[in-house]
Amino acid sequence: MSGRGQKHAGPRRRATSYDVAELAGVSQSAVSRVFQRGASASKAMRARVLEAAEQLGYRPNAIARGLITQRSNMVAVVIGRQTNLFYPEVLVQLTEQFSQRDIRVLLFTLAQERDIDLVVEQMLQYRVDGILMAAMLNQSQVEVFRSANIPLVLFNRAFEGALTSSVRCDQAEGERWLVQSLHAAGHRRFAIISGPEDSSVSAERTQGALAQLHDLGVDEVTVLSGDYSYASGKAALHTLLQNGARCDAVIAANDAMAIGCIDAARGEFGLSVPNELSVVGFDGIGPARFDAYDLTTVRQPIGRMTAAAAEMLVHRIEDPEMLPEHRVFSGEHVLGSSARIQR
Amino acid sequence: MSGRGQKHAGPRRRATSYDVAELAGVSQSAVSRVFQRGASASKAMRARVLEAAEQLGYRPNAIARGLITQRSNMVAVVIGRQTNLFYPEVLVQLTEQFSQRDIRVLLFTLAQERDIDLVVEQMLQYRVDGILMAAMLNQSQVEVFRSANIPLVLFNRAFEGALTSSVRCDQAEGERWLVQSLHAAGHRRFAIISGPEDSSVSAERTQGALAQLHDLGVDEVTVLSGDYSYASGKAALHTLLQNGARCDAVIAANDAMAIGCIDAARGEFGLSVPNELSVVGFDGIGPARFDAYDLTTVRQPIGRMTAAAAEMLVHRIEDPEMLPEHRVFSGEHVLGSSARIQR
DNA sequence: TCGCGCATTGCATGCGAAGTCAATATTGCC
DNA sequence: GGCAATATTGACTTCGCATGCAATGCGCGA
Repeated sequence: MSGRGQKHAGPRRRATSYDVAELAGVSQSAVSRVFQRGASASKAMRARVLEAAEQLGYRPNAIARGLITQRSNMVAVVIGRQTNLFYPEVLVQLTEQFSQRDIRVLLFTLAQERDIDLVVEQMLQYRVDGILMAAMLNQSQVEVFRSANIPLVLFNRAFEGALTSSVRCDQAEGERWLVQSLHAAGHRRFAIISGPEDSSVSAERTQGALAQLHDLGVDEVTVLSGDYSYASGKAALHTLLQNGARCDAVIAANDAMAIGCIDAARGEFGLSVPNELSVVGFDGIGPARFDAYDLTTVRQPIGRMTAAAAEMLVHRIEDPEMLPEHRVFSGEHVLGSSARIQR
Repeated sequence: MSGRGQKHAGPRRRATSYDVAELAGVSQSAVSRVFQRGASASKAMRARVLEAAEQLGYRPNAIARGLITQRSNMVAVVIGRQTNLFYPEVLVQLTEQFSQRDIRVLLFTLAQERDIDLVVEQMLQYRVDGILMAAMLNQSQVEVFRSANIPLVLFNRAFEGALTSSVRCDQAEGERWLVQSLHAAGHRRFAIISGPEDSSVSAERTQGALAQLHDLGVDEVTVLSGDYSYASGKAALHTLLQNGARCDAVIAANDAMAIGCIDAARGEFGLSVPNELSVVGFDGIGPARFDAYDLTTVRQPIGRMTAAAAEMLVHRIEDPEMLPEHRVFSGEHVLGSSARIQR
């Protein structure tokens, strides 16, 4: 008969602090205090309230709490849609980091680059306490957060203005090491396979590699571009060698493309890696360690990076006065057998 | 002087609907209505309000809205910490699915199996509108959600009671196809490498393979267990062949382990895959298509699965009366060259 | 021109918890 | 035992928005 039919048992309405207060014969304030950290409540009271709460299946309403405290205890984590096995792992680790600090993660992914404005809007509407951004952001968007006083930490991208905090891996340093090692081992004819045009990480890596090559006196370098995917790595190598270019070392902007290069070199051109061609990548993703590739690469220390990012964001949430800070981590040098480099 | 020092410019307090109302010379209700879907407001009013809102940088407070409407417009997505490249992709796609439906995702990961209770507590406190669970759940936890009237959709795990909706890939069917194909191609000595004990997916796959083998008259099968990781696949094959067991087909519970098997077979034992040993996996992850492996596997149709999951959850949120529903998808049969199977 | 119906708009209230302040209970101390 | 100091407790307000209801304005037919 009831209009709002209720098939299963169970209360229609969730218990509130008033319900608990009534059952326990105390005031709502008392219930509230029992469910807070530093509030004062006698043992007797606490016991009565907890029992009543248990009986009613009461849980504090985090939404209501957020309204009054002006703290949602949620942070937004934004990741771009990368054809990259790297970010998923970052995401999981970040979530664990925040979870340990009793903070919830509101996840946003960007299917399209232009979705960023919609996402910004949502983050503002949900009053997240802070934002961890692992995607492109432009100056005006940064400004929106600044004027809304929402702490922002950038992951693997720095901003000229240095107005915001960031955590990143030193892409250039890693590339310099790779180039230096290859050069020392006698490689002279280099090719670089960059990532997507709009990837700042790819730009830093490519720049780093070119700079080091230049320092070593190598200025004739073929640069091809891919999109971070395995397939694009294969395609790039195909293009490279098809043109009859001579090349003894390929520097891919990430591991996935490096792996694609190796497969193309072996499969399409019958080249022996690393004897006839050395291939290096960047990131240190799982498949880089597969025996078939055993990639020489630079592993981003994501454990430390995610921990640092979470810590910085939490600090800035707790102390809005804190000045922006930049933390740069060196990548771990992984010497695999995909490149002819003496140890 | 001010205690709450404010280094940067910008209003301390975010603009509220009252602020906008005042500036626009209308009532707060009017502002509220302008920012809703089906509310009535004249063009003139709408224009004035929107202009005032723009000027103040006003955004509706989703927290406050959630409090009054009893709808947070957030769903929880829970994933277990799998040594598995499969879930991250699922996560990203689910997020996009919900995002398209104007629903936010609150992400929870389980570092430890026992964290589930903490996570359940958080989901309840945040009043999520629904839950998408891609992790283990026991009967009592399901009961908590049911009694709180929170729609729940299980991802790749079904529940005996069938009290809740689920979306899954037909693991057994996929395994049956793999086994059938291998058998038809002449394989007779099978080994199975299962996943973690507590993985229901692994159990279904292993059961499915064993059942089909039994139907084909093959009852002597070696079963080893791994943990879904590449390393454990290698280790399992090592154990298998070290014991001098003869085997011509390995069925791994997922792709990562299958890849490990291939590397171990080739690297440690100098076997040719597939000529001397066939290896098959399950999932259809990216690396399965790397040329070095070209895995024969069953690809879970995650695009369709995530779309179905999001759709089902949204339906159940909008119509709590809806009965639980189960959607089972067949995996896509991927015939690679890691197994000696005629097309 | 009058009156009715519909589209707008404002007023007042409520969502659920936290925190202020004052009242009360408890404790310690001489 | 008496009093000040401290610890508990409750009444009431507040957070920002949505919504029921009443009031207003409008257009149009008779």
